[in-house]
Amino acid sequence: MNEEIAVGAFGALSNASRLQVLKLLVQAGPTGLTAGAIAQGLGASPSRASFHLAALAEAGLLTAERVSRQIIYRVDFAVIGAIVGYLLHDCCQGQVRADAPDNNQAGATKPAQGGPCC
Amino acid sequence: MNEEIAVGAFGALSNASRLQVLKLLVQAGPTGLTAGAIAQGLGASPSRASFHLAALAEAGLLTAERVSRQIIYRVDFAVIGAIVGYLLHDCCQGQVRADAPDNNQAGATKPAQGGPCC
DNA sequence: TTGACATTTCAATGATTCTTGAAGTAACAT
DNA sequence: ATGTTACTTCAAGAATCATTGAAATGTCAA
Repeated sequence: MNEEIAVGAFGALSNASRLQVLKLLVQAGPTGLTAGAIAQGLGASPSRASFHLAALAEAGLLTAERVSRQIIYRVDFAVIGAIVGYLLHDCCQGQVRADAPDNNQAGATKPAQGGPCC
Repeated sequence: MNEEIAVGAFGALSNASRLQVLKLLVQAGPTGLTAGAIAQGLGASPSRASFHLAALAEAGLLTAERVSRQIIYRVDFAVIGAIVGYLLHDCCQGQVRADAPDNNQAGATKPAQGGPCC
């Protein structure tokens, strides 16, 4: 993970439709979802969905697998973990701890030289 | 933290200059940095630095404090923690673990129903 | 081979974003 | 008041991104 890749990934995530695609694919789990199913779940035209899927795949966040006529997309959790790791450690030098679930209204700052982050 | 705020934050992070501003401010720690020092560290014109600082502050990633003639910017670690928490838990349902430091080339995926994330 | 289906690519348009330099605002010192 | 310093805002042009619908590609079934 380097800066260029991180910038691309953040760009891919900076769009509500694409964030929704990500959520749909996370919910779908390892089975993944076809492009058509994603377009439907998104309420978008096939070409618009394809555009957003291409942006996410280009950023490395998604994998695509052709199965017969359909193309199945899946989240690449490893890449997301790497991006979060980059933000936490390369950018913020470990001075940030990710909010716990259901505590997302205020972040828990770490006192600079605290214990392990994760 | 909601989707709209997260989209804005990712947009703010999707630019190499702004990522560099973030790194400079993390290095500076709680003391923060003046707009002029940031422009210098960035090798950018004052107006360009101001533009990027405004984008980061608009996204909530930075705080600004006027001290006499200068404006001191600081990272808001809490907001960054909230964004990471949103990505990890709201988007990815806890199925992702942030990469550890120095392990940023391949993400550590969690087997879906594994232990606590952080 | 013809037709149907699933998806992507292309072209055109409109909307944002980036960048630059000039002008404007705020705070202070003399 | 005047000048200086520190920043921001504005305006204009270039570049990038988003959206739409039409055309193209790849796959399968009859």
